[in-house]
Formats: sequence, C-alpha cells, structure tokens
Amino acid sequence: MSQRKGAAMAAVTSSKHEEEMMELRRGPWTLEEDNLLMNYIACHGEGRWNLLARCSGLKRTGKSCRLRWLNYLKPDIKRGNLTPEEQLLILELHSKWGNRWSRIAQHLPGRTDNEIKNYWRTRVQKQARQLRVDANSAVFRDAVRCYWMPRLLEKMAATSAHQVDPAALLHPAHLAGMASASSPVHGGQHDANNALGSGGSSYGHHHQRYPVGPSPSTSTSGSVSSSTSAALLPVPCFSELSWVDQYGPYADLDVGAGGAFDSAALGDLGLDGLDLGPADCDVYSDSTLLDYLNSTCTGDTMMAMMNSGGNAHISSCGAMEGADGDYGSSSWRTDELCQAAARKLGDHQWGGGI
DNA sequence: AAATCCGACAACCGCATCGGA
DNA sequence: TTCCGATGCGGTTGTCGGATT
Repeated sequence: MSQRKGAAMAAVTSSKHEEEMMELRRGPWTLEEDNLLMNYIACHGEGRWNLLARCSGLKRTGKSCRLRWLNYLKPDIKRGNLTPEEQLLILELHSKWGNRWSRIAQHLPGRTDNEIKNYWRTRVQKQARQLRVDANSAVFRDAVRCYWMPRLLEKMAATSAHQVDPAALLHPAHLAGMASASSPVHGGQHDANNALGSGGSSYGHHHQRYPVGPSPSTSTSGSVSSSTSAALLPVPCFSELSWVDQYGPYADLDVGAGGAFDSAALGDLGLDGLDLGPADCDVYSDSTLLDYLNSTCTGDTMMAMMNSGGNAHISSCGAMEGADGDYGSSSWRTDELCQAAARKLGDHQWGGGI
C-alpha cells in the first residue's frame, strides 16, 4: 500500500470513526435508554457489551452499557445507606486488601465496587484529610480501628434487635463470616444512619434521607454508667496492631476488656502520675477530652489508653457528642479531637522512636 | 432571594488482563 | 506466539442538589 493511499484510507477511517463518535451519547442515562438496555438484556442476557451497544439501538459504548447495568440497573443492586456492618466490613477489608474495590465488593452482596470506592473517597478519605494523614497510612488505619470501628460496632449493637456482643462482632471469625456471607449483609430496615456520613447522608440524589439521633449508649452528662459501659465496646484488640510491635512494652499492658485503666500497669510504664482510673470518664467530661489531648495527654498516654481497651476514652467521645446532641453527624463530630489524637499519636510514633 | 460552596454519586477514561483466533 | 477484541478495574471528572453565606 502506498503512503498516499494509506493516508487517504486513514483519513476515511478517521472521519468515519469521528462520525460514530459524534453520534455516541454521553452523560446521564435517560429512562428510555434504561428501558432499552433492560429489555435487551432481558432478551439476550448479559455480556457481549459491544454487540449489545450496536444492536440494542443505544447510542452508547459497550463499556457505558456494561457500567450502567452493573452499577445501576441490575436487579440485585442494593440501595440505601451502607449499614454499619457494611461500613465495618469495608474498613476491615480495605485494611487487608487496599483499593481492591471489586474484590471488596464481592463480599458485600448488592453493593458495587463503584459505590464502595465512592464511599471510601467521600467519607473515609475525608477523615484522613481532616486528620492530615494519608488514608493508607498506618496511623490512619489504627485511628480507624481505635475510633471509627468502635463507633460502628456501638451503632450495630444499638440498632440490633438482639443482644450483641460488640467484641465478638469484631472478632476475626465474625468478620470472616460477614465477608463470606452469600446473603445480603443487612436488610434495609437497619440503614438507620451512617456512622460517619455527613449528617445522615443521602444515597444518591433520589434516595431517602435518614434521620440521625443521639447514640443510646452515650450520656450527655459525661459520666458513663456501668451498664452503659458494658455496652460499650473495647477498642479492637490493639495488641494486634502494628504499633504494638514497634512499642513492645505497651503490648504487655493488657488491663482487660473491662476497659478501666489499670493504674498499677500505668505505674509500671512510669505513667502513674496520671489519673487514668475508671473515674476518668468524669475527668474527661469535666474538662473535655479535647482539652486533655491538647494539654497534658502525651503520645505515650494515648498508647496506654488504647492498649487498655480505651473504653473511657470512647465513652468520653460519646459524652462529648451527646452533649452536643450531634452524635452520628459527620466527621466524628470531634474533628479537632481526632486531629489532636492523631497529633499525639504521631508524636509518639515519631518521638517514640522508630 | 441569589450566589457560591461543598458533598455525594454517576459516569467516563485509560490501562491491564484474559481468552480466542 | 502474536494479535486483537472483550471485559474488568481503579482513578478521575461531571453533575446535581442541599447547605451556607
């Protein structure tokens, strides 16, 4: 083929291609397009998307058709807010697999990789940004475990019709069970609200907005009753976290699931000057945890709190939120708190000596 | 009331992988 | 073995509606 002829043919091909491109529709799908796509799939089944795009009368690419079907039209797509269980599972699986959205989605029946990805980017990464840490960093991952997951578990326990042992919920075996469940993780009736959505976020522009309310397991007074405290969850086994390897001595500070800080153990750590006994909830509520974090709390103390099970801490967070009547609203409500905590933890990590 | 900002989701794009010819 | 089309995946952008100023 001569160069000239080749060029001419290329030009023809190009203009033809452009013509096709000109005809292709982009942007939001219309009802008519959806109907066309659904009808075609009802007759011919899924797959062969390019053929579908050509034969269905849709002026869309095969890719676009596939995406529309998988992310929106497919009958088993689950709608509504992600349940606390699902959020918990996403957090857990993401910590294991990273941004393997489709793999994560396989373990959340009815949820798409796109939805999970958006959730991560809009909710989770937002928190990371506010904490000024990388969402994939160990610091953030651990913060998620220490603050966020307990909140979700608390919510699960609060919304469940049955008695739930929050600690058991976070047990690896339970998570594995959730991940491998073939049936939907949760029914729509429990989509009450989103533990860290922005004030009971909506799902899509056309979906129901759910109300949020104060957590039943928190107290506005700041003190936490023993029964409430029992309903609170221990921070997920912190000794499993990477930091514990780094800060070996703290790993030994296991004061049990009761969550009260063990002053003797703290004394062993040279932290005996700190009043971290069970009454700490009151201490925190008097001055607020934020003040505490910003003033006297050290990174070491933070570590000790977490290793202890951190119930007092979590309770305090709850108390603060309850006092504001803002529990369940966006961004851990205590953005500042989390930032302060992250700073302390960061100080500990950097100062504590890698 | 209008303008602007921001959050959330839908959709697109580019690249990687797979499987058949 | 190579090529090529189909499909899958993850990052990014566009759009819309509610919130805020």
